Amino acid sequence: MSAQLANLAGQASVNFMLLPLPGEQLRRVLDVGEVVRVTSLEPAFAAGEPVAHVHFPLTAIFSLVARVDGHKTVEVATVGNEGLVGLSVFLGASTTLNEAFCQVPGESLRVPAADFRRLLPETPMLRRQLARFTQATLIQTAQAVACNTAHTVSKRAARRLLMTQDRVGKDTFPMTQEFLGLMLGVRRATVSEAASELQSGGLIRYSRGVMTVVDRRGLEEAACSCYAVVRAEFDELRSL
Amino acid sequence: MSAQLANLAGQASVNFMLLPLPGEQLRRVLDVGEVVRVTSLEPAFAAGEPVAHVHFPLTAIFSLVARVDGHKTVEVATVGNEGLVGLSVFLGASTTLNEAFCQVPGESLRVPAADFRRLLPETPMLRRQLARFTQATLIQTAQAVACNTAHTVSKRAARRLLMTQDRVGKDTFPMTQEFLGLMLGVRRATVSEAASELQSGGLIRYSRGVMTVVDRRGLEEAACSCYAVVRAEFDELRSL
DNA sequence: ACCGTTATGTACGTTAGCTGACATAATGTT
DNA sequence: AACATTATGTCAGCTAACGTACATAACGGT
Repeated sequence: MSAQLANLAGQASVNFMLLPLPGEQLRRVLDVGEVVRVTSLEPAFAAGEPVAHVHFPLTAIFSLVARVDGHKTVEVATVGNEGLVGLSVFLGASTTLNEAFCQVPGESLRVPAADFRRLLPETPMLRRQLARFTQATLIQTAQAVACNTAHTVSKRAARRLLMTQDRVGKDTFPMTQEFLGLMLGVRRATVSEAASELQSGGLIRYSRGVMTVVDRRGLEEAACSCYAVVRAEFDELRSL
Repeated sequence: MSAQLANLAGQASVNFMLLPLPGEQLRRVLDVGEVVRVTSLEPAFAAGEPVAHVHFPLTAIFSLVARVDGHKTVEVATVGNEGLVGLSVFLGASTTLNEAFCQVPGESLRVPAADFRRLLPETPMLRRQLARFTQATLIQTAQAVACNTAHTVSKRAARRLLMTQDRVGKDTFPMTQEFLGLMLGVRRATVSEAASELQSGGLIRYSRGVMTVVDRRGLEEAACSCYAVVRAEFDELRSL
């Protein structure tokens, strides 16, 4: 396993969609995939365009955003090594209305969409995993509908930071207020107020695009309940 | 086709997930399904509980809502005869975090979850259709995230009315301000202001739970662009 | 004809987040 | 050392929607 998914630096890394695959099925995926390094804000695909590749993130983290009225963006899902970027290909569509881009740079197993489509009929276990991931994504997105409608920016910001921390696995990671604003669908100035509130409460520390979670427990309390709901669903997914 | 799906009143009605099935596969679905009449606000299933049945709506319309903080609700998807209520069963989960209940009473083909699971491996065309519907639902929900974050209640109300009208196929249908408030995640009083604005503009007419779309074109202009985006996706789904 | 129930209208004070604008501070570049 | 660039802080005025509360109106049953 670790050998097959060794990343560019030679470190073992894992994607949970591929983890339970029998060796034969895993080999088929790896045969057509390529481990690539994705850089910050690099798009995986653009809205409306045919999807050229799907991504199984290894250390990279992607954001799926919806854009309204041409400019305003809101994140609809975050995808790390627990899932796949490009579900629409799995679901039989050739295009997608969401944009996906890299939130935290890192490595990702990139598979051409055509190869991926060809490979699906031969990999039942992968289909099963992806179906469960689709369900988790639906729940994540559904919760975001309610969360964005009901909760304050401060609570949502706390939740969003926890989501990223879960996926990077470290307490320090790249995050600017500008980016957080794009994710939450609010102005950067509003993020500034929410963030400095969290900072003065001793929950986080940040400077020029580097975010550190200081008091994880406290941040969980500052976040809305949506965090725990979605987290539970993804914990279950990872444990399958 | 019309014979197999004749509803309780003997009228032909159709569910687009079943429409393209070859006779053999359709028969298997109908063998285990039962056409039932669902009444207003009747739940298809509750959050967190095992899903006992899935529904292929015929003339009924269902709402999927997310609940936060125990009371506040927001709609995450509307499902009429273009889809299935109970996607989580299709996706391999036994429970769901969303609640689903009947928005517009009517008839629905109800299939026990266990039978549905058993039937899936034998009905590839149904799986294909449901995968496409899953994609459309993801897009609908993703758009709702952005819409609820970015748009005014008035525009969202207009959009929501159009969505229901599309599914009932008539310009008059049941809709109270209370219900609309639950869907939009806002107070009833806020809906009252938005609705009377739309009414005085000559776009709709309503009284005691009966809504009539008077100026369809005008209502489309009053709605946010999210309507057209989601509508296009579902038009494509129906035409497959 | 009456009355309880349900649907809708409205109003006042409050607040979160917006628009728009500008200020400060840290970093990299030359 | 000077400067451009990028990240962050802040402020004054505005608006949509909120919480709360109460009023009106239409319908259904007895």
